[in-house]
Amino acid sequence: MERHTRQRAAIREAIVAAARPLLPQEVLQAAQRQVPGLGIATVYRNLKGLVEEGELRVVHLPGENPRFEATGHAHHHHFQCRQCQRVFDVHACPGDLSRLAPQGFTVEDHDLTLYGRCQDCSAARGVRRRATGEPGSVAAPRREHAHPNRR
Amino acid sequence: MERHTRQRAAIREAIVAAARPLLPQEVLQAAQRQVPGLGIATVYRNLKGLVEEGELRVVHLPGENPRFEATGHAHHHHFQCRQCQRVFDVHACPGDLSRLAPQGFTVEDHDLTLYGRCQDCSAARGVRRRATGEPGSVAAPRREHAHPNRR
DNA sequence: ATTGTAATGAGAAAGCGATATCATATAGTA
DNA sequence: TACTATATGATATCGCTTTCTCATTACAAT
Repeated sequence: MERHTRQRAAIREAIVAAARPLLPQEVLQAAQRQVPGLGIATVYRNLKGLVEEGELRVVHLPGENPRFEATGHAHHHHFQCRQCQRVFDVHACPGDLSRLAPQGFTVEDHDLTLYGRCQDCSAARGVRRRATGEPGSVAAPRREHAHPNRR
Repeated sequence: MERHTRQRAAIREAIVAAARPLLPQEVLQAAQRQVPGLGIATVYRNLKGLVEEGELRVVHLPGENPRFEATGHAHHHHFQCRQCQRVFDVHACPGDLSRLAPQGFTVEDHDLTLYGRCQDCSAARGVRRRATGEPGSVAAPRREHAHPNRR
């Protein structure tokens, strides 16, 4: 990871522009608007590199594959829309939760995920996909079967 | 799932006795204390069946494979020990979190995971495994590589 | 413009959890 | 106790995400 390539720039910019955590597939589709021939292997390679360099961070949500978001944002949480499956940032936090843990347990951190309808899906009735070319408009494939990756 | 078998009973009882969400592998090891020859396929078959019958519920934690816990407990959250990787119940909840979501978003539910040291690991220094035969004493294998399923 | 080399793209392969297969064992009933 | 269908156990296989392989491309320094 030493050279500046169009692919690498497109991948980084796609995530920064989205301002929300993206799946590798979402990154691919978004970055392909800049570099049509972009391959999935390159996406994975660069995601890995950008995480190691500290530019990106991995976001794990329950039952979901890893997503990637730009670093530099303060402590925050996430919201997943149950209709379009997209994940959004929640720039708020319930605060200190150490009191919730049982006696003798030491709380160091916490993850919070909210579920419901995003703004777009609250407005529209039924299944809907945004007509814009916005990267986030692609709904993540839903895991119908118990199959992993589930993981 | 119509017959009562030793295997099925051992699987169900292992989870009920643990009183915390178990991975299929943890279920296998715990239930094998009752039925030594128990196979992993039988564990998966019965976990699936018990979930469908409503006896068990699937618990997803960020970046983790599905765990299984007995139903019948009220709304609660989970604590994962960063040392032994075990997951415990947290019978508390920060309450209504809908105010945290952005404008226009509808919050229907939430997941909260606390991270830190469990009671056992807070007391002991360094990596430690409990000497008892208690099923939970087996630390879940940590995902060293970025490989999937993960889950 | 030339050149050395890191990065890319396409497809194969890995890794791993979960499921399918099938011969055997056994619960439940007659 | 005998019978029959369901459940089990061992193992092969699947499904999916991620990584590897390698010929080709294209940065970037000269």
